[in-house]
Amino acid sequence: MAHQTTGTSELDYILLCLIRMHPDISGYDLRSIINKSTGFFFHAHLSQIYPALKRLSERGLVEHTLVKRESQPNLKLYRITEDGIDAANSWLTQPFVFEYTTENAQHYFLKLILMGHAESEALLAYIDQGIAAFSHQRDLLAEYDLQTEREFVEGADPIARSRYLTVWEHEYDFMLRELNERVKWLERLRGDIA
Amino acid sequence: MAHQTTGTSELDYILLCLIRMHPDISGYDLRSIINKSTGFFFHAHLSQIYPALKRLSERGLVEHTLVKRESQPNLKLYRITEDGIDAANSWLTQPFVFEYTTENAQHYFLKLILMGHAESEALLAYIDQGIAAFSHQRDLLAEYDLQTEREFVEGADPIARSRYLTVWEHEYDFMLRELNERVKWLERLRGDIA
DNA sequence: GGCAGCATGTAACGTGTTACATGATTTC
DNA sequence: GAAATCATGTAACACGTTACATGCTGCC
Repeated sequence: MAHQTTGTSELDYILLCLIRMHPDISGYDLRSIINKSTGFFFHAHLSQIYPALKRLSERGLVEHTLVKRESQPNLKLYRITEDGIDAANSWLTQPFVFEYTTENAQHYFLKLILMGHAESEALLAYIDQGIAAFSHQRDLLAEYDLQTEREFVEGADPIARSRYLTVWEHEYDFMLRELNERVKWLERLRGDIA
Repeated sequence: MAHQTTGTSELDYILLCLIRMHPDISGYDLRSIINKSTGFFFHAHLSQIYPALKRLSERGLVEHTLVKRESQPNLKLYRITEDGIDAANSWLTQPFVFEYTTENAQHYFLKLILMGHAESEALLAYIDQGIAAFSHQRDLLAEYDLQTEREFVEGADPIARSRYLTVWEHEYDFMLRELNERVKWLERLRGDIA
């Protein structure tokens, strides 16, 4: 069954959650809110959004009302359907796969900011998963010693070598501290929600 | 001249910098070091690395020696050429374009950890650009009030609405604090290099 | 005997970006 | 009068991921 297609892109679910938050929204306005508000974590082009809305419509997860306007393109205002709510909930409660990269962490926090409509228990479970994963990651990193990196530049000229290591050691400190801050942040957030 | 190709992908320059750090390295080992050491910021598949090395060879920026082995694929050990050093330096000193997304910030820090071979002044200039950009971003964010977000969920049911806002306010605090930490971090790093 | 790692690659596919196409309204 | 914003979309291209292809070595 070579090359099977999943058809479940992340963008589709992000749009679905945003349409749920704010019914009767156009594709154009969805891009604005994405680029403004989730802007730190995520951004999308209109050329991605329009086909995504088409896919969601074909799957029956959203529907739109057409606002006819003269000498301008018609407005399409989208709202979520019952099936869409089920699909959104099932996406939100699907267990998150942690991978220990900053990119993956961004996805975790992006999903977190879309979780307001989920059940309380689902949200708390999601946060608990995050606390477990990020504190584990922090503990692993705390044991790390940059030995691989030191060896990697062993043959390089001493001035360059020392500059590489200075930057890397600083970066290492920052990542460790940031991970620790994120864990504490998740714990505070959990307290404020429960 | 519709659809012009640049041919200057970031991966090519990352590989170029790594080969410069550690001469006589194979494609396979390049992936290992990328996934281990730059792993937080960046990762690459072998199926991207092999074509990238081919491109670099064709442009004369790297060359390889063939280590013949029986009943196993031959090893290709890459090293940087004089032209490669020029290309790497010119990439490293090209002014960084800031965009105020976490993704863009990752690129900034990735380039920073590859800068050990650059001139001292170039490295300090790069750090200064970062300090200016991130503190500006921090100041902009400090003035932000989540008004757009509050309005966006005005129509949603009150329980969901309050959960969205709680998460978003926490996230906002974290981002502001993190930006501030990064600026202080860059200032400390600058002090330790100069 | 199976699975992970070493070592090279190509082909297909999915996702994201830039360019093209159209055209009115508002702001500088 | 030029540029940005509103509003929809398609086409081409660049980049990233998964699958395919091959085959030896070392470990459990």
